[in-house]
Amino acid sequence: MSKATINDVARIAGVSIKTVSRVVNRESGVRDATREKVEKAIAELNYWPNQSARDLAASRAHLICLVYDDPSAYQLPSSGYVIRLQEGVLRVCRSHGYELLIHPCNYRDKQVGEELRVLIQRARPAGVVLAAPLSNFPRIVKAIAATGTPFVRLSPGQKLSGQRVVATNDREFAAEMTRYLASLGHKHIAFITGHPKHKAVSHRFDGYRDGLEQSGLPFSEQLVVAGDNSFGSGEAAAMKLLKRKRRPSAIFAANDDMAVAVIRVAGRLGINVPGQLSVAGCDDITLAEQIHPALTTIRQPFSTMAEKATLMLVKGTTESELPEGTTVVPGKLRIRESTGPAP
Amino acid sequence: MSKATINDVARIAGVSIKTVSRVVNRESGVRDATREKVEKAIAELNYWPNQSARDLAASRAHLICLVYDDPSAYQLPSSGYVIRLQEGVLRVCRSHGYELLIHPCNYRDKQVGEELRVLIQRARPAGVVLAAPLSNFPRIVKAIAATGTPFVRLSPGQKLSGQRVVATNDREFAAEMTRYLASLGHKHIAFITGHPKHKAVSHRFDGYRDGLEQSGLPFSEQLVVAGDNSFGSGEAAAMKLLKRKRRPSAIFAANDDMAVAVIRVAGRLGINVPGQLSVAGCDDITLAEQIHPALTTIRQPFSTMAEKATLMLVKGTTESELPEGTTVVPGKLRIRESTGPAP
DNA sequence: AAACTTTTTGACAGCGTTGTCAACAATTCG
DNA sequence: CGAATTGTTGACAACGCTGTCAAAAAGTTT
Repeated sequence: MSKATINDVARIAGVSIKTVSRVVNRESGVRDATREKVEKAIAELNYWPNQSARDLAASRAHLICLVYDDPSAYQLPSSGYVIRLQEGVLRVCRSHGYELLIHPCNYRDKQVGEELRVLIQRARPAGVVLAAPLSNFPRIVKAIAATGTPFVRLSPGQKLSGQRVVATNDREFAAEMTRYLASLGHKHIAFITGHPKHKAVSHRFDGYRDGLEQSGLPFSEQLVVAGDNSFGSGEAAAMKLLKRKRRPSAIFAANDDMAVAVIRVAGRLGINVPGQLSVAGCDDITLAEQIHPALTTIRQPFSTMAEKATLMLVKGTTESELPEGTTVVPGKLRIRESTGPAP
Repeated sequence: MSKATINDVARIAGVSIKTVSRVVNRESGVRDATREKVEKAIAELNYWPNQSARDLAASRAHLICLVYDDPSAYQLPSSGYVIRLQEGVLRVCRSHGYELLIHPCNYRDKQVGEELRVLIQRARPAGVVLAAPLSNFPRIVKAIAATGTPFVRLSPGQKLSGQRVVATNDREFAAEMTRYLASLGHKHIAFITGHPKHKAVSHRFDGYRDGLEQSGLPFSEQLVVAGDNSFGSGEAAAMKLLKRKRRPSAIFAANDDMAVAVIRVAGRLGINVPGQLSVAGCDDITLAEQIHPALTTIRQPFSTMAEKATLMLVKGTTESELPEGTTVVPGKLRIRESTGPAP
């Protein structure tokens, strides 16, 4: 285990510790010859700066904090979401010398604001990435904003001015999916809405309407059923839609959990997917590819979004200059087996 | 945002900073009256110690590092595993004032030893939790051991002396599952083995043999097919077993991915599960509960294992006194729909 | 009450780095 | 060539805390 300090390097290289510090931090104003001497000494001693010391001296930690809704708190099968977020943040952390501190929390807990305040005060991260649906709660956003630590919100429903946001184009891709279904010849495309608190998901409903209009299809209240993002609500909605005398030939659900539920219900009712019914979802959860028929959906760029957000928080990137505003990362249509020509 | 330092607290409380430090660190030898004064001042100023400073002064970081195989590197559907590990470590971190630093890595990468050395040198964590299957690779274990940082291995195949290990009772629970299947009247219980490099999984084969013996059933090479933990290998193994003239009435797979594959293949072949074939797995992945019929399996105590391991690394616990040895956390049989009486 | 022991407290020196600012060296200009 | 300018380097004081060790206070014993 290396115990070399900056002093050792300075001694070996025959320069002052400050010069070593400059080289390590890639500051300008060091003569090439000097830089080389120092780099040689660093390599020789296998020196690596002590993070605690630099953080103390610079009064900032080389840490990015990712805050998300704890999936284990509700047995959600959405761990894929968390993993993808972590991936994105990690990519940037790795390349910029930051570490990732993860903090799942439960938004139902009244203490969560306080909890985050304490977290930030303790860890003093360089920035916080706040994932949806947490990014929708004013209580939580305010708590973080109050600490003065830079933060970026992921897919919040409403954009507050003066804050940085990375979002996806929910409305546009929902329209795209709707147009795709229409292009298959479907005339009766039903929609299962998401949880009203989850704003990004509700934008998809607007997109659905856009898509209908763009395809010259009429909108009908009859074809819309409310869901709340859960598998159970998807089942209930599917029952409602599929037991009708004149059932829709396609069902577009605001998220994959509900879409999977629709496929399950269709199976129980003996309705063939995609032969008699096309089903589409949103998110591209892991399960989407594993079920049969594999679900047509929209891959959310979670990992890329997290990456962009982290770049905004990391020192020395062009992204970190952005004072505020929204960056949009587009979702991607994934056509699989659950959709087909209208019967 | 609080900017109070230990000096402020000391001034307000009318004591020295060292006494404040003692109170904050719960050291003994502080009079109750003094402690109260200090606590009052701390509350009043909303003081929280600066982690970088205490880590620097104490030359140890309040950080636990969780190192695991990067599921995204192979599109494994095993993100549930990672999430559960994180949960366990986080529980202990939260309660003991540590933070969790996650480090997924790819064991196929030759550089991984070096990568971990750098990570540890940079972050200087209080300890490292090394998850399976990484915990099986001597190259990786050695790299971590060389840094001198305390670490605990999770479910390694072989136990090295002088190291701390938290494992589950793979052999015992595999025997239990086998006995359970036997108790349902199955006489021909097939087994699909796991990846030979994944030692913990191979112990399950021994357990299978134990279980047969304990149930008075003969062991037959005919009933054993090799798999490698992947869904694909499970499909291949299932085909081999189910196309036989005299096919087994139960198939026990060394992991859930393969068990799910068996169910899928049975479905394609028109074999009813559990009516004509019972299928059991190991691990209790998220998917196990989501498929139909829901998979009978053994829930691995990943979260509890990670918790125990972390406790060994955290200062001030009885667990951290353990110099070496293995702690066993038992798995739990989850009987669902994929197993039933022998036809 | 003196002498000792034990408990509680504080002074002070680091921990390994960065920021500030002044000093020095090299380069350019009149 | 000296002066002015620009580029490079180093001395030193933080940063906020913990460890060491000695001093002070409190408790015990004779």
